Amino acid sequence: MTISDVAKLAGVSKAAVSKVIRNDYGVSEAMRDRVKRAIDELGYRPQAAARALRGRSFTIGVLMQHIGIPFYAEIMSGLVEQLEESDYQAIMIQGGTRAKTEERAIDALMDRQVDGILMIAPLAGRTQLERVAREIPTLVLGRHDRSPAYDSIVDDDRTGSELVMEHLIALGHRRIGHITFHEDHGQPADHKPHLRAETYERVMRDHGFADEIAVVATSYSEEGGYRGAHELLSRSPRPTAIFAGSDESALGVLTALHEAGLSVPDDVSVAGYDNTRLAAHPNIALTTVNQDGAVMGRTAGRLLLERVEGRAAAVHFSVTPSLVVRRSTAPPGPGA
Amino acid sequence: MTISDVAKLAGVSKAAVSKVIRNDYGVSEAMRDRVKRAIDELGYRPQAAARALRGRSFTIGVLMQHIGIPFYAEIMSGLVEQLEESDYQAIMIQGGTRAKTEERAIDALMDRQVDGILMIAPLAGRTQLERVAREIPTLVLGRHDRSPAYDSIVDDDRTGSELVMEHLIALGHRRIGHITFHEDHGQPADHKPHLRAETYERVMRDHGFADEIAVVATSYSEEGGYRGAHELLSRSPRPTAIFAGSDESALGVLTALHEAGLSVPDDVSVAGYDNTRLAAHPNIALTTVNQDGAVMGRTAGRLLLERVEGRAAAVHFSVTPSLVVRRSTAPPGPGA
DNA sequence: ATGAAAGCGCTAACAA
DNA sequence: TTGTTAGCGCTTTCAT
Repeated sequence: MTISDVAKLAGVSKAAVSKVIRNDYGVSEAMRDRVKRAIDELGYRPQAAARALRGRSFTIGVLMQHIGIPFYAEIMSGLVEQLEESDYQAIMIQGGTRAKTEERAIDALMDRQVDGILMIAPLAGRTQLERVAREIPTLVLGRHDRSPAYDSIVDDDRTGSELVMEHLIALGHRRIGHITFHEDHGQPADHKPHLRAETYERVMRDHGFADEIAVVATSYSEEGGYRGAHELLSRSPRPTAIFAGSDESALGVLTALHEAGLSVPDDVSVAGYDNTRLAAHPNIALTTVNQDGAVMGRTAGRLLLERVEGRAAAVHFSVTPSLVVRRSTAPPGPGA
Repeated sequence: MTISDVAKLAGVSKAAVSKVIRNDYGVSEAMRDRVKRAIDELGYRPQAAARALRGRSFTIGVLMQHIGIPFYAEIMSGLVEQLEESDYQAIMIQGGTRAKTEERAIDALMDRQVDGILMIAPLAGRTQLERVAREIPTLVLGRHDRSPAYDSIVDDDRTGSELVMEHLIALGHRRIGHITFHEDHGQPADHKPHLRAETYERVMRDHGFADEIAVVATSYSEEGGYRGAHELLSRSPRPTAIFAGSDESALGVLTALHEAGLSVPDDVSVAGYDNTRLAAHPNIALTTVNQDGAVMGRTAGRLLLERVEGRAAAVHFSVTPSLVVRRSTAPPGPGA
């Protein structure tokens, strides 16, 4: 089943069929109709490989360390939604957690002649990324180091953290603790999620609460939040609110509070970051920051298609997060 | 950068280079060396599209409804591990939750000439799957309906459920409740996770506890477990153990027990199914059934490569699960 | 507006 | 063992 079969059935040339498929100009209405009918009748679908050999593969490659991360699923749903209206298809590939395996995955995408690459939080250094970007339209998501060679999308952690802090302060909190992570925790240096901790401190200072600043550096995992909360609660007086740097760690905070016999939000308010699925669960009801992965994914799709269409200048996009207030935050209780 | 460049640099023919790349026979040591040196010097990599046009694309396509499901990530890591030693690469594509979008995703894989397809819990009916399998080596994972047209891998829910039940009974439990899901909960009819409920009932009968059978049908979600537990606890006398059909629902059970002021495992033992990441968390420590997605993934890779190499007869694989005992199960307490 | 023909990068059949 | 050559299915000039 090839383009020749369609041409034969429609009684036209292969070139004509090709034009119809690609919505190229220079085909009469009658021609278009006949060809389309033939295509439908045969159930013909062009082979991507043959098309790729002459130009486009109509494929967008997405690189991620692993599937299984809920936030990535959101990004993908946005991307797929955006690409749905085009002729492009997204394929995903796992890069793993080592530079070596990631490189292999990137090569695999290039071998397959993808028309664009979306790299979600890649490990590769800027030089490497630029090498890829020279060959293929590239968009890097979640890295705060820009390059004129590729587009980028970042979440605006500064704004997100401000939203949390202003919310807590407006509720009347002053003694607000924060849980961040150690430098050497497997995150590339330029991921800079430290922006959250930085912003926490700045907002505290701006409001004249410099003396109340209490930061614990563990990790963004549930267990890190658990340990961090333990340390914060051991201080006297204990904080009336805890801003955990991620939802995962906020879950650990909730566990620690529960074990300590403290209730949320009456004794301590808790806020997270990321708006993961569990945060929305009625039994958790965590106030958090929504990064809107779907918007990021849609934007990524749009920017990549623009690149494929010829845009050369780099675009850097910052997605503004929003605050999702749930039951885990409230004014400080009388006991605090 | 093509095969011609390599041939020119090495001073040999394209065919010779091609043979070296494919480890074909009929090349002298000297020839192989010269060609390999040229390949390295140029950093040449063959284009998958061109290869696909003449035969193989060296690509295995994986279809899944969504990424973001931890169990799928495990399957993928097994698959990737298996394919690592071969020249094949796995690419993933999302089929979504509607038959329409899934079909489009399958078509996309076929358009891209993948050499094999792994379908994880597809929505498509058997007829459709067989249509695909006629064109491309196909393996269906997680569906209990077999076909001579494609290979399949299923988890052995019967054995897994028996492991849970025998464990609870060995601990001394008699009043064991079970939470399953409603038929019409979005699962294809032939997914048959009802095997878990069926096995629960059978084991209860086999041990002479037919009178104690207590099944609630809600859903396999956290919220379903929560509601299910509420209903089971309202019975008198209440069960001393609850076997939830999934870890997700077991989490809901834990919440319900906690709210009811009952402790786990002193008042009630709880067991789940799937061994998700949260089940392993020290704060949860849920006894559950490990399906070993990695083994499934590795097996899938092996079977697909066999098919690609020419095997025609269908193979059906059942992966035996294992019990993971954690702190959520213990002998019934004195109060029970 | 339509079609003929060249060629994308590779593999495979055949010759040498 | 090595090289020549004819395509794979499509797109893209370039004639007509």
